[in-house]
Amino acid sequence: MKSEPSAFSIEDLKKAENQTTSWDGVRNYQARNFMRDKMRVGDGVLFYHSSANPSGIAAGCSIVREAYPDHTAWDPENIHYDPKSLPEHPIWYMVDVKLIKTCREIISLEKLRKTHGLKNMMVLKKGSRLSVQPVTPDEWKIIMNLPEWE
DNA sequence: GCCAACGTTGGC
DNA sequence: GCCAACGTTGGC
Repeated sequence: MKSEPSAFSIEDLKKAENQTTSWDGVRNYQARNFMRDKMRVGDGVLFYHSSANPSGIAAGCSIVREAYPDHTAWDPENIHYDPKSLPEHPIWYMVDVKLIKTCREIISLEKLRKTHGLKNMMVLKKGSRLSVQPVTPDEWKIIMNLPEWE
């Protein structure tokens, strides 16, 4: 799951209550479908800093609540307001994510590109903009064995 | 349903 | 700030 650290960073997650946050603001159907159809309580999540210096994986998290309507879509004051989504017919969903472990050092995009076995990882593909992307069990295993974790 | 125009993402 | 690679919108 990608976030620009200027909007929400690993430091923000560390400070959050129960080190848990609702992943609101997703306004892309494919990303929504991943959250709604694939993410289950206990699933692992890689917290990725995008448009950062460097961009890369900042933490490992876990799903603690499955998809439920994203109420920020109903708030005209909210930057993610979407008048097409109504409380009686929600379009957008969010999940709750809890911090499990942090990286001593960001696992940078460059490092991911150099790591054997990750060649096909979606986030490494050109033009891969989706803010919620699947990670295969093999990719997960390789990443969890990198030395950057605490 | 097609597709041009437009908006967004995100690495660089 | 640039711009490639998308996704969305809306006229037809």
